[in-house]
Amino acid sequence: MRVPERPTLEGLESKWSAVWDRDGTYSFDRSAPRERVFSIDTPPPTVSGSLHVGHVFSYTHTDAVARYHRMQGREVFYPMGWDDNGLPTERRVQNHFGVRCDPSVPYDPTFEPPAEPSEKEPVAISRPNFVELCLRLTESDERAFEALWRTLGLSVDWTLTYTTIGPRAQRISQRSFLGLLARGAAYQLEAPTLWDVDFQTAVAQAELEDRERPGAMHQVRFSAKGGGDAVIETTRPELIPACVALLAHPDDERHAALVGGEALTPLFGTTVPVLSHPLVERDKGTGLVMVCTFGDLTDVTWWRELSLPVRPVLAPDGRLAEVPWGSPGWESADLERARASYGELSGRSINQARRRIVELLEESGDLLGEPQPVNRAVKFYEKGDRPIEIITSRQWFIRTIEHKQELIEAGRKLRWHPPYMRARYEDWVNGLTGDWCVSRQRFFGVPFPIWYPLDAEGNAIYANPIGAAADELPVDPSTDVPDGYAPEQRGQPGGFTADPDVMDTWATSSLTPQIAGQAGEDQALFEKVFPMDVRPQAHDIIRTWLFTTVLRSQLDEGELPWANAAISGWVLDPDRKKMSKSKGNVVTPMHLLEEHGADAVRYWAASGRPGTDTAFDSKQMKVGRKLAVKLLNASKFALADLPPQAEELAHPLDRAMIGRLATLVADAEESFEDYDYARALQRTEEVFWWYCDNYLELVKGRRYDAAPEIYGPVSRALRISLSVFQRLLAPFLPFVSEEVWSWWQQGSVHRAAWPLAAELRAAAVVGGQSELEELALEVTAEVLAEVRKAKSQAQRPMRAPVARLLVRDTQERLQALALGAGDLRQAGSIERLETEHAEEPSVEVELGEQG
RNA sequence: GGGCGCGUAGCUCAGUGGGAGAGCGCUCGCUUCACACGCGAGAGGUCGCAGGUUCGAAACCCGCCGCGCCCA
Repeated sequence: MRVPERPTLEGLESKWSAVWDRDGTYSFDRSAPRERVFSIDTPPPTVSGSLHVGHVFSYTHTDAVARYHRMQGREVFYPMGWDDNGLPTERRVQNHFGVRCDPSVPYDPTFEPPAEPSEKEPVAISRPNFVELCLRLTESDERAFEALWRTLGLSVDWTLTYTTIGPRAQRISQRSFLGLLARGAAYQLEAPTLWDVDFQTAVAQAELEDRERPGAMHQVRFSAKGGGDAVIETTRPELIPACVALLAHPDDERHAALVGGEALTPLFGTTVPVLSHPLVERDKGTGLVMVCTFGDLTDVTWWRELSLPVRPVLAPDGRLAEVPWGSPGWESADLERARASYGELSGRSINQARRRIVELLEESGDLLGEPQPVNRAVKFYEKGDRPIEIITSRQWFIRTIEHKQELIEAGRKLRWHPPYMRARYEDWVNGLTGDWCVSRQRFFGVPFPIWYPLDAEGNAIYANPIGAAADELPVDPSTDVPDGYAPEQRGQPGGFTADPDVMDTWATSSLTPQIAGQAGEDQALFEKVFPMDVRPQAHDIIRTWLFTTVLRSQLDEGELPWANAAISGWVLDPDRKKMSKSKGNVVTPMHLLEEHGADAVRYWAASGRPGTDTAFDSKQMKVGRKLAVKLLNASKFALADLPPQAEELAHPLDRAMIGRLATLVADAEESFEDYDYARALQRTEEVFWWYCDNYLELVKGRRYDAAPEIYGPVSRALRISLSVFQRLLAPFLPFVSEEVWSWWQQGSVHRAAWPLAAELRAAAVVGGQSELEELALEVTAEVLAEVRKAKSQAQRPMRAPVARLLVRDTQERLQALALGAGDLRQAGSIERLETEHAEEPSVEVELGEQG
C-alpha cells in the first residue's frame, strides 16, 4: 500500500492515459465469445469543424456506459471514427491550398499545391489529387482530436480507428452500392431534384431546413382564353415563363367557370390549362395558383399527379437559362413578345430576374396593386446560403418509400433511450415523400463505382451502367478504367465515360457499423460485433444518420444494425439557447479540461440525463472537482496506515453501511443497464457524501483503536466500502479512480469487476439482525446530527465536549441506538449519554464548559 | 397546423399515488487528528394556471398558458 502524503489531481490525465495506452487497458479482445462482446457504433465526429463542448458532453455519456460494461466483464468494442468525407472538408481544402477539383483533369502523381494559395484563381486539379490534399489536411486534425479524446479519458481502442474517406470505407460503400444496384434497390433517374445553386449539387430531403425569409406576394393577371381575367397570387413571378398550369380547389365556386378552360401567361403568351386539385388552399389569396416547373415541392406533386409538361427555365447555377421560344413546348401566342420579355430575364440570377419581371409586369399592367410583403418559410440546404431550387437532373436513388412499413417496424424493435425519441424517427419515416437521392455533384466523397458505355456518337448509354469488379474496389472511375476497355477509350465514341458523381456523405456514414466492424473485409470480426449493442448519437440527426443506418442495414443485412439507440441532448448556453458557435469556440474543450480537470468536466457531462439538453455550467464542473478531491482524501484516510483486517465484519454500523452499499450497487447497475448513467452517478454520489460525512466520522475512534478486535473488523469494512466506491465512480471519474485504486490494488480499476450486490448483501447480514442494524445506523446518524446542530447553534467547535446527551425515543429506536452508542459518543465527544423512553422523539444536548 | 419534451427553492436539477428534496448561491459558525479544494448549521417553495379521478395528486386524466426542439 502506497498512499501519497498530499494526494492531488494534477497531472493524472497524462500519467494514466500513458499507462492505459502502454498496457492496452481498453484493447478489444476479439477472441471473446459473441455473447460477451459489447459493441458501440461510435459517431465519427466531423474533423473539419472543431470539437466543441457538445462533443465532450455526449462522448462522455457513451464512455461511462462503455466503462460500466467493461467492468461487467464484457469485451467492449469501442472504435473511434473520423468523418472527413464531405463538403466541409472540401471547402477547407479549396481555401487552404488554393485549388479546385475538376474531375476531367488527369491525375498528376507529382502534384504539389501552389506555394502561395490564391482563393481567387484556384488551380484545377484531378479528383485523386484533390482527395490526397483532403487526406493531408484531415490527418493533422485527427491527431488533435485524438489528443483531446485521450485527455478526456475516452476508453476507445485506438487500433480500431477508421475514417469515412479511407480505402476501407470507400470499399465497403462501393461494395454495398453495387449490391443494391444488382438487387434493384438502387436506381438512376432523371427527375426533379432538390438542388443547391451555389454548390451546384443535388441534396436530399433530410438535408433541408426551413428558414423564415421576407418575400412579397404578387397579384398577377393571366387572361382566360374565353375572355376575362384569371388572377393568381405568387411569391415567385420570375417563374411565370415556366408556368405549365393554373389551379383552383375543386370546391371553389369562384373559379368554377375557369376550370377546364385555358389561360394565356402574361408577357409570354403561353397557353396553359386551368385545372383543379385538392391541395390548393382556397383561403389563400385569390384561390388561384400557378404551377411552375418547379417553384417548390408542391409544384412537383401537381406536375406528377396532373401529368403536366416540363418547361424548365432555371440553369444549375441558379440563373435563368436560354430558352428556345417557338420550339415544341415553347409555343407562344406572341413569339416576338415572348422572346423580347424573356431576353430581359435570361442570364440573370433568380433575384435579379424577379426584380426585372416585376417591372415588366407593371409596364404591361398585368401586376395588380402593390406587392404585399410576407414572411414565409423557405427551404434551404442546411449548409447553403440561397434557397433550394428544384431542377431536373439525373441522379442515383436508393429505394426507401416502398420500405416505409418495414422501417417503422424496425424502429419499434429498437430500444430507444429515452423511449420517446422513437416518435421523431417514426414521424420522419411517415413524412418521407421520395426515395433517397444519394448522388452529389461534388468531389471529396466516395465515387460511384460506375462507368457508362458511349455510343457511336459519343453519348453515354445510362441504361447500361458498367459496375466495377468486386476485387478492384475501391475505384475512382475518373482515373480507373473498367474491365474490357483501354484507358485511351475514355470519352471516345464507342468507349466509356465515368459517372462523375460522389455519394452523399450519409450514404457512407450510414454504413458505420459495417465500416467499424469491417464487413466483408474481416468477416469473423464483423460477426463478433454486428448487430452492435448500441448506437449513441444526438437527437438532431435521427432523421439522417440514425434513419439511413437503419435503412442500409435493413437492405444489406436484413436486420437492425443495433439493439439500442442512446440519444443524447445538446449543450445549451446558460441562457437556454443552443450553444452558439462563437461561444463554443471561446470555451474550447482543451481549455475546459485544463482549467477544471477531465474528471470534473466528465462529472458535469454525466449529470446530463439521456436525451435532455443541458446548460453549460462551470459550477457543476467545480462540484465534480470537489467530488474527485473527496475521493482522494477519503481514500487517503481509509487506506493510509490501515491496520490489518479481520476475517469478518463485527460491528452493527459497519454491517448496516455495507447493506446500504449493496442497495446502491444494485441501483447503479439497474440504471446503467438502462443507459441511465446520470442516475447511476447521482445515486453513487449521494451515498458517497453520506458515507464521508457520517460513517467515516462515526468509525474514526475504532479505526485508530489499539486493539486488533476493534480495528480489525473496521479495517475490513473500510476496505470493502472504499473498493466499492472507487469502482462505482470509475466510469465517471476514470483518472482519480485509477489513482486511488493504484495505491492498494493490482491492475486497472477499469478492468476490475463491477461490485456484486449479492456478495455485499451477504456480508451485511452475517449478524442476522440486519433490520435492527439498519435502524441503528439511521438513528445514530440522526442523533449525531442533533449534536452537531446544538454545537453549531452555540457557535462551538464540533469537537466541543457534550457534558450530557439525553435522547428520548421509542423503545425500538433506543434499542437500535444502543448498537451505535460507542461510535456516537466518540464522534460527538459525548461524556454522558442517557436515554429515556418516549413516543415523541427529542434530543437534549448539554454542552460542556467553554475553554 | 401536427408531433415530442419541458415548466418543482435565486440558479442547475432529482423526485410517477401517502413525509416537498439535492447541489450551487446566500446567511451564520467552526484551524476538526483524510480533506479550508474542508466541516457543521440556517433561511428560502401556493411543485405554471384551472378543472377532474382518488380517502389522498408535484406525480394520473382533460383543458389552458409559457418555453424549447422536430416536422409540415
